[in-house]
Amino acid sequence: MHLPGGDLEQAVLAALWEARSASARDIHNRVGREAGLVYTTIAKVLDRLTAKKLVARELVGKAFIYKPLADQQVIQRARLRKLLIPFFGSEPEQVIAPLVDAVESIDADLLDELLRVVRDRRRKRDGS
Amino acid sequence: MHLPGGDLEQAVLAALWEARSASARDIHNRVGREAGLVYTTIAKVLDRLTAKKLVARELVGKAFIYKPLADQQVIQRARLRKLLIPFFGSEPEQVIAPLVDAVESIDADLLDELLRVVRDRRRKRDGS
DNA sequence: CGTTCACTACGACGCGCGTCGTATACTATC
DNA sequence: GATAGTATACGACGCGCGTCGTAGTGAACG
Repeated sequence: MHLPGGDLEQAVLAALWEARSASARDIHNRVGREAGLVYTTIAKVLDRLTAKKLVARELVGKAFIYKPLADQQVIQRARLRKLLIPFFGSEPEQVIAPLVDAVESIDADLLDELLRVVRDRRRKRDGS
Repeated sequence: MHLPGGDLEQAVLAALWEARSASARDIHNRVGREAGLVYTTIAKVLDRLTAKKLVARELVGKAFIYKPLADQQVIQRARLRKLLIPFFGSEPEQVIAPLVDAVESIDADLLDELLRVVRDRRRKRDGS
């Protein structure tokens, strides 16, 4: 299974997940314009996502309407896994601290959510 | 500040962090050979890491000895931050679950360490 | 002294992705 | 029907990185 390989593909796919369905122009207005990108850049990215079977499109009137094909949770998990694996090479424990640091630096409130989710997972693991 | 941008650069730098000091051939034996890579590939990566000022080298005899310049914790945190930011776009809470999933899928025991570190960080945050 | 071996220097190629430009088709409007 | 606008198709370029090959340089050893 293909994954979105870059930040822009990621952002475009994320916008599609949020909108559930959108035209190329919609996506450009949502994520492209504020980033200073031209319309065709977004269209090209949607082309590539279509080629990767991550989104599907349907001709409505004269424009295509794009819809995400892959499940957000599944893709995000796979992508995070792929990105994180190289970090856990020699000393896995050594990586957890910087990871939590990074999350905290993005938004300190996420620590609460993180704690909640980890507790939940551990309960599930030990409970079953 | 430059960061290691790819998996091989990351792996080579990690090997240097572990060894504290090594020649190109050492690194090749540690991470290159088992990956089926040729010696010059590792040498080239060390070149690029040197250009990025992430490692320094010193001529000892006829070969260079490489040493990491940047602090592992700092680099790892920055790199993780850079990788994670695109994930926390619209719905940050939505990302924590896949993140924990990914960590768990790499090694379930890491959840314990994760819980420990998060508790520690929260205590620090609320305590101060 | 010539050959062999180990090391470095560096250019080259492919690929993925971001990025844009241009060509082409189609629609609407006067 | 000519023109302007909008949409798609698609080729092209740059850059970072993985990957290798080759040339050059010096040491060691017969």
